[in-house]
Amino acid sequence: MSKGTFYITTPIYYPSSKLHIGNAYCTTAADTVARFKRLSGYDTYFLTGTDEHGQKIERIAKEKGVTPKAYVDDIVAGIVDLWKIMNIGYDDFIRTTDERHEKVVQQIFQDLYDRGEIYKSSYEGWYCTPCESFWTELQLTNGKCPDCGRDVERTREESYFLRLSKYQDWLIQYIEEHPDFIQPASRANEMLQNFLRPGLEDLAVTRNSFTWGVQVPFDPAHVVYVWVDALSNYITALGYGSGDTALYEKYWPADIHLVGKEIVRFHTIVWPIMLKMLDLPLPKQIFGHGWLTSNGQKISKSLGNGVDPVFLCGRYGTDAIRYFLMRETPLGSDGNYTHESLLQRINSDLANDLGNLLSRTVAMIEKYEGGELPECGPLTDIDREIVAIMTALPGRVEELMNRLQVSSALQEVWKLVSAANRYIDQTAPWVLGKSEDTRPRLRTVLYVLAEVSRAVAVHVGAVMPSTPERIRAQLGGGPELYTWEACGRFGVLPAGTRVCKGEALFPRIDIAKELEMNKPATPTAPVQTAPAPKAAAAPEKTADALISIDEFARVNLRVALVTAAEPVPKSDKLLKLTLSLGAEQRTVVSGIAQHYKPEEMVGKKVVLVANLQPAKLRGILSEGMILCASDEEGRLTLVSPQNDIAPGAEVR
RNA sequence: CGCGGGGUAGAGCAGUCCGGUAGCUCGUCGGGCUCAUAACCCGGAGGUCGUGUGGUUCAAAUCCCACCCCCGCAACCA
Repeated sequence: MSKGTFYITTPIYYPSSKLHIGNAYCTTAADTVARFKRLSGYDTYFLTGTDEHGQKIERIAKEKGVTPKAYVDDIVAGIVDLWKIMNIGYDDFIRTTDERHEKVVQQIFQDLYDRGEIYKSSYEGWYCTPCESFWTELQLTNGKCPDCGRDVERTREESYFLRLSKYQDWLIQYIEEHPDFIQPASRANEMLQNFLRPGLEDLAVTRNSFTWGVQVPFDPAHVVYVWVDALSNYITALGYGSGDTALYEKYWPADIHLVGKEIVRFHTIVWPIMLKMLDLPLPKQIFGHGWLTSNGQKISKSLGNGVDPVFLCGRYGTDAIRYFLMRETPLGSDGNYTHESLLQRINSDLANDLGNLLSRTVAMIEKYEGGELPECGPLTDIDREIVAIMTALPGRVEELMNRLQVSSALQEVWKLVSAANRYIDQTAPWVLGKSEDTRPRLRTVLYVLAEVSRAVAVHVGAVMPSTPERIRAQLGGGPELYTWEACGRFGVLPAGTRVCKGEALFPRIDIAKELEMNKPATPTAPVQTAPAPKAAAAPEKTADALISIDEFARVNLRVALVTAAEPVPKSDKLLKLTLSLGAEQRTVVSGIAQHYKPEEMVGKKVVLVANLQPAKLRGILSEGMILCASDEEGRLTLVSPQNDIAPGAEVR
């Protein structure tokens, strides 16, 4: 007897490199909600996948000398493995390179074109021939290509456009009339203020500067813009536009698209308008979750501060990691990840409160009742109090979970855990066990504790999928006693049930030791995508692996004299430095403007990474990097030679 | 005046919409207990709620005004 259907999605991830804990966070949240809905009686469908097209993938694959498909196949295999490790129970995994997807994207595109919602036009702009890139006036820096700094040519590029502007007023009204459509509500304001009210521009939805994408059916020189391609996954995965639309009929519109706050914009503007154009129903809710940050910075691939979820799950257990992710921060806001807070959380909530509760409950039933669950006698006030908390719990938790307040829901469950620990103290079973007169009372207390433990087991299952089963292994009773329906009822476990003390559910961690041990080995996810010598580029990071002397030798470090320094216009972090290496001159852009004034830089000798791949920063080509040390507060200090030495000298 | 988020106990946060005893977790200090994973339970200390001894009010963390500071994004980590 199903309460109805429930369809939830994660974003589809861009497989440009390995995923990190931030991606795992989002997927874990979606999985938790999906598991909860399934548990509480909904016919649930949970979709995740990968977004595999685009210029960036094409380029990386080319650099590696493999086809784009071969490249993404490899990464995707890793993602699928990660989800297995994290116990993500998705119903389908869609890849935008699946034939089922590509075919339907073409249909959708054709359909939009036939309806007159896509039109061909061109826009004028600037083309950089070496980069094969097209730039708008605004994107140019000092009139040059922002990528390489070279001259650009005025050109017209033809493209197909989606008539977003036509639906702007409709969308504003829709959002205003449906306050739940965008959650948290502050995100709705953001969209209205930043994008909708100022006015939407039609969106260029094709590209012809690269080929790794879905071909436009009626104009093969173009590929479909990656967002139009990606967003469609939510319906193509259900078989929309295919021979079999059963899933689509059943589950669309989605109940929740769970997305990171950085892509709320595409999901709340482009996607609804696309659907409106196609006369399809809109998803009921877009929920923009916050980011997991590490020392205040977003955890991301490019920062190299990613924390490897595979390592964490292996070391502390998948359920513990999932618990931390869901408990530490409300879904809508940013959460700070530190190794210490993770261990703290595991110890206090899982080991001390929950694990220990089960341990003492089971131990006492073994000690006083020979491991057989006793009969429950008449309840006293104190019993009724805790039983009342237990029976009220499912309702409270369901209400919070329906609003995606996973963290609050867990807090609610932990109120019962705490109440149980307090209950043990107040009833003092070890005293009751001393005299025959108080034996019946002891039995009732033990029975109440077993029932409470059973209820807790069921309630943590959505967040920690393997924990209910582990509790049941100790507490006893058949799985049918651990259902959602049974967990709010008292008196379900039959007297005589065998309990069996086992391993500690969540062993306590020696935090000081653990932090010490993992200091040098903290697995900042090994990012092997960047060709640049990363290890030397990040002196503030403790090396995660030893490198050979040969690898070090690849980094060419030189002493350089700062001959000129000026602030970069319209920038508050960057200085443009002119360096002398003796014979050679270099321009380097450095993000030190908040720590050094231009005039104090001139005449300083610094250490330059001389063979770093050049890159442009605010339009200026930076040919290397100077070394700085930074402390925890982010204060920088230049690394300089102690004694006078000629510019150009090699550093080793 | 570009947009947004934030400033509440040593740390991390809730409370602000709808004014009425300032709360939670961790830490810390003291006590209790011995069923339990040195876990559990009780109590204490610790806060001018960013500033203006600004406005409204019997009453302001909460509403209004002005200002200061921090963090994101835009457009800046090489």
